[in-house]
Amino acid sequence: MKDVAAAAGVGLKTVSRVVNGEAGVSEATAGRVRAVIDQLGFRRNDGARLLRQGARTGSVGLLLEDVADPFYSQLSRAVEEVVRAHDSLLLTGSSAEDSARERALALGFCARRVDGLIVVPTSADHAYLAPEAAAGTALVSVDRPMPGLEVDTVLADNRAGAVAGTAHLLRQGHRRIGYLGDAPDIFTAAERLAGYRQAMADAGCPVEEPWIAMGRPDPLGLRFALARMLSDPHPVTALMCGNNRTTVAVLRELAGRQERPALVGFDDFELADLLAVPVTVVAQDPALMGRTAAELLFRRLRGEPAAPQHILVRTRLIPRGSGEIPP
Amino acid sequence: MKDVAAAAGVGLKTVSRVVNGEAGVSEATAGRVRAVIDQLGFRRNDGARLLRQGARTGSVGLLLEDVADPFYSQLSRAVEEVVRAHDSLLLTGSSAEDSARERALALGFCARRVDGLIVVPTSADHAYLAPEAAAGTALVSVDRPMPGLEVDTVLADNRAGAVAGTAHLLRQGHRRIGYLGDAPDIFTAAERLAGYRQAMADAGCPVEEPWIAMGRPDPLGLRFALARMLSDPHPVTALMCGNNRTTVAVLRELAGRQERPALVGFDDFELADLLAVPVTVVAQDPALMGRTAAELLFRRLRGEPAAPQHILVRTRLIPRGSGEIPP
DNA sequence: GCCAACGACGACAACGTTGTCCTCGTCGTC
DNA sequence: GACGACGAGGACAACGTTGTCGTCGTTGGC
Repeated sequence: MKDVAAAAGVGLKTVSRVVNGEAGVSEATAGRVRAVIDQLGFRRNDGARLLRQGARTGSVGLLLEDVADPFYSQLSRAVEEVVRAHDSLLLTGSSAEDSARERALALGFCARRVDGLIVVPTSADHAYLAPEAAAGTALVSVDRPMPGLEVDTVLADNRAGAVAGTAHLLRQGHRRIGYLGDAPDIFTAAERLAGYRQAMADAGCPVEEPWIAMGRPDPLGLRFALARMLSDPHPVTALMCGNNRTTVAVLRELAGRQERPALVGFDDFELADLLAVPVTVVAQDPALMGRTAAELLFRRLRGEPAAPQHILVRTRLIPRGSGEIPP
Repeated sequence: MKDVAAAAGVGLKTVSRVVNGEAGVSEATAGRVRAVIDQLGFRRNDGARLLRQGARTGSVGLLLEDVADPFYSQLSRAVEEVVRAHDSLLLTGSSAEDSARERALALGFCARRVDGLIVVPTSADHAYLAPEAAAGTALVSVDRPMPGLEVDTVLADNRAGAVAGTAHLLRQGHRRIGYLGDAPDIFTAAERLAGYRQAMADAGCPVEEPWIAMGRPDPLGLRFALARMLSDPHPVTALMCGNNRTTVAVLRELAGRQERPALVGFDDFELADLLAVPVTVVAQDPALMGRTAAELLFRRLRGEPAAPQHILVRTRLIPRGSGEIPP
């Protein structure tokens, strides 16, 4: 900027005025300054600008498990749209379900003075974010609650969804229903498992522990779990899958086996309706969740709601075939 | 920081030293300062730090068409991993194929003084980035070249891939092959169409213009295009699809029709192998492309390669069934 | 012809850090 | 006991902006 001012033969403040389109500069001077700016390729340094103004930085951080997971990538896109509508920029980070990594990313974002943070929190304690919240950083938790901190939260009705999915299988006459879920320390995994148990209990259907397999959805683990559930002298006749990753991995394993149990998956996924046996799912609306979370964040930045909001997004059972196979 | 210094009864520089773990502070003083920092919830302002140091900001911008597209979300994730390995943060933006929007995002990122920019460029001229490049911002173009600027570029061998896919259908005996691609101003769409034409020409197979439909993959447009190609008195017997969005949309349309043409898709996609008729594809490796682009960017930041690099990532034909249907 | 009002512009401080350089006190050595 | 060396810590400027306020010249009104 100094160079521009010198080259145009004006003061620093005049360049600033031109750059920001402020009044008080004659058209002649402004034109001269603009010419020099173009020629020198000058760009305002927003870092310095924000430092001086002490205002919002116009940036928001998004922390989730994995951008490559379709559920999160849709959520991510919805967040981005809202952020863009508010003329803000988006910083993204994948925690890979590692709380240390999440923490490092979150603090890194905050050191950059993001206006707010939208987080899909790991199960670890998040009290370390209390100072940021106190400093005015808007925090929104999405998909899961944030342990150790009271913040705006957007959740799906995981339990009701799992109940609906399991009940659907029970209605087809299944009594021996397996449950394959994500690692049990993940909030949604625990909630959905609880929903499954509740539906089974409501139906007076005892659950045998070998029917339940919880853990990160890796092919080998799922192969063993399925072998155990399906090769048993009393095999399960239906499966409930805890999330889209698990459902897809299970479908892939089942393709290599003879058994064709009924199946309901939590989370909708692309092409679920075009498979040989279309997959019945309990659908979430990741875009709605992302949009809601982002809007909550900007409302919070406007200082609107006093107390932290808790929003529940409904799930929806979509029968497609795989859940309608009788035992 | 002033508050911390005052509360701890030390000078500003001492707080700075403690925060940055510099030597020259007694353990007693350091402990006192740390206690005050914890109590006040002080966090260093990286904006000011970077301003003072004039160094790199440790942040990278990623601009692509749509984070929710599985191709880009995988690419995105790979970029993120490399960025994280270099202790940098990632700003993400979706251009939605709108060059004005891309430009606004790019300039916004640059105003934040990102160290570099990884871009999936729209077809518009990108000369506006020349000043940024001159100012030392590393630029990498991925998936498509950047019109109007010579930068490091990572491309798939689109043409060879399309040739391979089309030739595969020709080998099955197809002569009347339709091509459904993205908007023709998109580099990859044009290249792949050229590959299709080339393979057809090489086989001495004349192409009739009604067999070709180029445009954003919207269901209605594709429905008409397919109706035209398949209901013709001389219908096409096979289809080549230009990208994953188109392939999926076409599969969905075909599910509502009687005809079962052979089909090869450009881009692999999840569950392609589990469909009723598994889909033969020309697979790209989006993660490799993202990783390569990001590594190129950091090499450039280290000042390594003199001239802009151009890297070609190979595609791979994966026969699965849908392409092996004879006419 | 004088003065007020106004428009155009610049000087300067401040935002929150850190690099440089300086001061001050203590300790060891001869 | 004097002196040098060294460790701890502080004062100050600077990074690139912008808000505040002041200056200067011109114009219009009476």
